[in-house]
Amino acid sequence: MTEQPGRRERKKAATRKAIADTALRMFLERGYDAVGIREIAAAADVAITTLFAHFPSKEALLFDEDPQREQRLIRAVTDREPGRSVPDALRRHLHEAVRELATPGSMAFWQLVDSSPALREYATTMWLRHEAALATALAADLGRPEPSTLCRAFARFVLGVHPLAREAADPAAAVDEIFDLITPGWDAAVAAGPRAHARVTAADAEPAREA
Amino acid sequence: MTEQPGRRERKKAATRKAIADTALRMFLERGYDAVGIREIAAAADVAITTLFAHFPSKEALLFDEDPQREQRLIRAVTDREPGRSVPDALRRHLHEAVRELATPGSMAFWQLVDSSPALREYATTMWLRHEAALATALAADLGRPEPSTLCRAFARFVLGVHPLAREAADPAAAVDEIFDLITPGWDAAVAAGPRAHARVTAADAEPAREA
DNA sequence: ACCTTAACGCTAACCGTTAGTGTTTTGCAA
DNA sequence: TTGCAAAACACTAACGGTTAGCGTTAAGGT
Repeated sequence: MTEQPGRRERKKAATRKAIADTALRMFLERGYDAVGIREIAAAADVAITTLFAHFPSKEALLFDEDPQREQRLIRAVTDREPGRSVPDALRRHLHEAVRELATPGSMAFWQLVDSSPALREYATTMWLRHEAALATALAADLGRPEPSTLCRAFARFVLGVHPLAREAADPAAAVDEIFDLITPGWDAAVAAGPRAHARVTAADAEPAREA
Repeated sequence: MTEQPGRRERKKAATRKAIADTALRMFLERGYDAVGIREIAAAADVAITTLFAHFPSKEALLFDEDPQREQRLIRAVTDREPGRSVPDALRRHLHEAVRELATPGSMAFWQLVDSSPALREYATTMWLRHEAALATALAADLGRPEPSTLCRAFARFVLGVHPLAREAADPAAAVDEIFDLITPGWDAAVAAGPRAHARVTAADAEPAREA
């Protein structure tokens, strides 16, 4: 019970870690685009196919910790302390995530990411993979079996907070700023209940509404 | 003055159009992934290098009309009729854009896009290229020289509306739903003025705020 | 009629990625 | 212990998108 993964899995994990560490070191030394897959495989002393058996793509060599990220994100919603609203729980979660950006290792990492436009875009899009999961959690919290457009949109916007905050001068303030942007609309929609937004809908039928 | 671009540019445009048309036809006939660049070049009777001289990537063969898209987007903000708010102007613009989805040619096109996950992601990310331009326009509308985090976030969210609405059962209703989500926060932030959001900022310092 | 420029083409290669195929190692059970 | 199935690993070869290098042709301006 005290975690005995067996020699096989230990070796597998060791190989995986060796590949990831080698790749990260080479990327930091020479830049992401300047290091090829073949070089990494050679430096880690594995075959290219082995490398791709552990990591589905070159980018995955850098962005590795995904599996638990989604879990923590969803739990930020489901396991929030009673009395706290969903947006506030997510705001807290994002504050924690953004706080890690100040870590020295993290700073070198993100500096590397920012050095390549392709990596930057990957880092931005990466988060959207959890959209479906977060949207489902949001819908479940509202007692609906399937995520509505509202849930999907809110989920996508929340997942866009981290990349946006990272580019800001003051990431923590940016998190608050963005949550202040999307929270009122969410609260209003939730308070109005499902399909109650139709009243406000006729915006494109009549000319101007407000200044 | 009646547009005489010269034979050279006419030929260039013809070549470009021939490539794009050939590519679209082949994609529609056989699917995006089943058609290779070399085949397209051969069918259009040009060299591969010529193809890449006109289009920077394979995806660009499909998503071609970008240059004027950004212009129309920005003008939706700058040239809006007086008395209309920025979110409402953008809401209108998105309604127009989404209305085109019902066009028969458009439906075949988007069905093709949805057939390949890589294309779907490209179509989603594509819009974000206009984020900087839209954010700058938003900032200018507020009388600020540089886009704040608020403008950047709002721009990114607006650019996410189209892909989100496209996936919804009722795209027009989805546009309204999403704009109802982000509009209240924007109005509040604009009403409060720059850097006035700090009052609401201490969310992660104290335990719970509201239900 | 020249001369510059740009479009176009060819070859050859690079890079990420995958299929196919085989070999070794490990875990498990008879 | 032996035997067996699965999984990790490796090797070769290739595919598809993309680019560099270098040459050729046609167009525009003077």
